[in-house]
Amino acid sequence: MTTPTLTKNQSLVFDVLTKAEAPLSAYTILDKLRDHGFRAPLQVYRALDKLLEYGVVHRLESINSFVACAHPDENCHSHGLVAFAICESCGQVIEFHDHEVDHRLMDWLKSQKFKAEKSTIEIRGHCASCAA
Amino acid sequence: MTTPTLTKNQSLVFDVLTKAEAPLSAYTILDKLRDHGFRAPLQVYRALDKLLEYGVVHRLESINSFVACAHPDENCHSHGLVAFAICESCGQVIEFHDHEVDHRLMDWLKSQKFKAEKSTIEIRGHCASCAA
DNA sequence: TCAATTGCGTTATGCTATAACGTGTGCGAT
DNA sequence: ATCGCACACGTTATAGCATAACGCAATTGA
Repeated sequence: MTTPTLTKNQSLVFDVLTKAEAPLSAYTILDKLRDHGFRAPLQVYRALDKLLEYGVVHRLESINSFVACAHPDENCHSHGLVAFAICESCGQVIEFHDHEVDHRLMDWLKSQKFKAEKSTIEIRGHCASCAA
Repeated sequence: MTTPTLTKNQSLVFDVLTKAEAPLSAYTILDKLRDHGFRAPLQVYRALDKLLEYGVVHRLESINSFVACAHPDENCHSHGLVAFAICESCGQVIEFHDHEVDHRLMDWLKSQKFKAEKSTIEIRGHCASCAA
């Protein structure tokens, strides 16, 4: 359950995301890595697929972007649901885990006999600094 | 706060969504409406924008698709958060409102001084019928 | 050694969404 | 009445996001 050693491309992509202050789109990542030899979107997407699989990166569906996990040490996949608050001004993301919400949603899904596999909880709005 | 009369294009798009058994992408809607004179994506997107604004249609961010609201009578915007369970086999969507989850998330956002504006809660997996 | 797996690079393509322009129509204010 | 405004609409073009399909190279393990 530990994260495998990252390949060169995976490391490059992960570094870019780690240093970024906000989520990045795949194409933005591509641009930032052109100097390192990246030429095509697929190089980014393939690295992202693995990083997502390892749980060290999250995909933000509502803004088609990617962000490094806030707790790289622990394995995010073991946390159950993850929620994100995304600031539409500065782009910053706050990651959040809550067992209450988790249980409540899971109970409901169970009552519907729905077998959950992936979840997306994203709140867009304005963070403390940006909410003028 | 009542829904205005729909224009021709808005009605056409809304009808297609209402009759569909699963969420549709904007381009799928476009194809279904070519016989009614639709020729360009914008005709669909513009209608969708309004329908979303009126709260009679939801956008599913995780699958880039749109679905008619499950409670066309009430105004969905007044329900607070909405959650969706999306079956990856048959495409069917179950819409869900829960005040518990709502409050819990809102409390957390408040504690972060985050001003929420739009929310997305989507669970992908397999529905009762499809979970073999 | 051979086969299977995995990562990689490249080209091409498809899907999703919006920009920018112009037209027509209804409607209230002067 | 007509002017101005707001709004829906139609069209063309383009931007932005994601994957298909091909082939090569390195690694591993039977």
